[in-house]
Amino acid sequence: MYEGKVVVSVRDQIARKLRNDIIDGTLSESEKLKEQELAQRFGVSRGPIRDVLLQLTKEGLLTSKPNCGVSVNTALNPHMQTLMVELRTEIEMHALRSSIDTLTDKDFDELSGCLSALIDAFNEENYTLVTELDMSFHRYFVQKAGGSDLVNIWEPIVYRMRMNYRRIDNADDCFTEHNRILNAMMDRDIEEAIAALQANIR
Amino acid sequence: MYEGKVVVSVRDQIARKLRNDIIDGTLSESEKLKEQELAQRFGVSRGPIRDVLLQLTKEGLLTSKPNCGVSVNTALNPHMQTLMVELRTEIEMHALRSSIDTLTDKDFDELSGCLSALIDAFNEENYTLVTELDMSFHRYFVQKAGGSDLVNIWEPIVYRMRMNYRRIDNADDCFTEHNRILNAMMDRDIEEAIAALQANIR
DNA sequence: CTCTGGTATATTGTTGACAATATACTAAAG
DNA sequence: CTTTAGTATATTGTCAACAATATACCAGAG
Repeated sequence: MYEGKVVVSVRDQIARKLRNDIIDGTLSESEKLKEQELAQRFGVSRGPIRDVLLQLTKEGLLTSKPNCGVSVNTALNPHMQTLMVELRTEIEMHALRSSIDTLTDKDFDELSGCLSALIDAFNEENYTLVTELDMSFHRYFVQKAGGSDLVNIWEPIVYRMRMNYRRIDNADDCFTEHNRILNAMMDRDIEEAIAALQANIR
Repeated sequence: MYEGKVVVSVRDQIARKLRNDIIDGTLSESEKLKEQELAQRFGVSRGPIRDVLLQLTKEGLLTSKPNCGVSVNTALNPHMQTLMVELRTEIEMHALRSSIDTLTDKDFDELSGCLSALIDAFNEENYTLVTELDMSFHRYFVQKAGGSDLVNIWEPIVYRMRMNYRRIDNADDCFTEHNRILNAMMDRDIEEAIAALQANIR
């Protein structure tokens, strides 16, 4: 069973929920978020809510106007989306290259477990979770290669990309693509891994 | 006279000061920052300070351990620094390409004003300000091309790079390099502009 | 009817007190 | 002497009240 982090702070849980609401469209574009409202909804005071909103603003999911509050950011224009794909690909290619020889069996177990959790989420039609696990898979080797330094750069790019295509079209494709990446990693075949990666990121 | 933003919130001023302290080495590597201490120093309560610390953490200048506070992040290893240079170059090249034909005389005035402020800062040996103005110059056309979406991705990369080389070696070089970029922009010569940019980012 | 000015309301920004957690120190047991 | 348990302190996390600011509404002048 894939667990992710073992303990999560209240702040992280709220941040995660809001991220998902934004990415899956529960919160519509340009919608204004009121601190009081969110505080009541999550049963905490405005303090932690403010922290979360600031965080998501830095991630690009929200935009903030001083003294006016925050609202859901609009999707990227096609031009910008293309750039984000390029940047993300460059980061992950780098991460693959610099980590592929250091990955252990334990790493492969983690990644493999992540993918089976992804299938389960598909079968339960829990597409929000699918999106999260998709990111977890990629984040794993980004973290492995560049630590939190690299993850900090990578995450906002991916969150921002995710706002654009909110629907997952095909369950099989998603799993097959990721499995191809994982297999190439286990074979230590960097060329194939990168090819698989480029087929997956779009 | 180059002004930058006309009004800045208390939070932004504190953030700016702390960023500079980190980048110029006033705050040494791995140094722990205590909220109470900073609150007293800046004459505000802990609330705004927490906001700033969270912000700088997202920017990669600080690292945070839950319930343990934040400390100054360590400089990037050479491998990662190379990647950051690549990413930054890719972003700014894109920004140049997509903005070069839309720049107006007003934009050139801004950029030019930014550079003369940079010289002044050099002559006053205010290297912290030099660093800020250097970033302002680049940020201007990044903003122009990709708006805050792109700036949000670009900024953490540059802040993180800046932690590595804290000293400015040569005043003339810095000005000459930027002036070459600006002149190429005014000539709408994209090839030359990119060449100048690549000579500047390193 | 449109525009301006002012007032009422709602929302964010800030503060100091309190709670929960981690760190540093001390003393006792092995 | 080293290790461990317990306690005291320091620091972060949370909260609710207050201040400052922006928004929405309404009335009156032109």
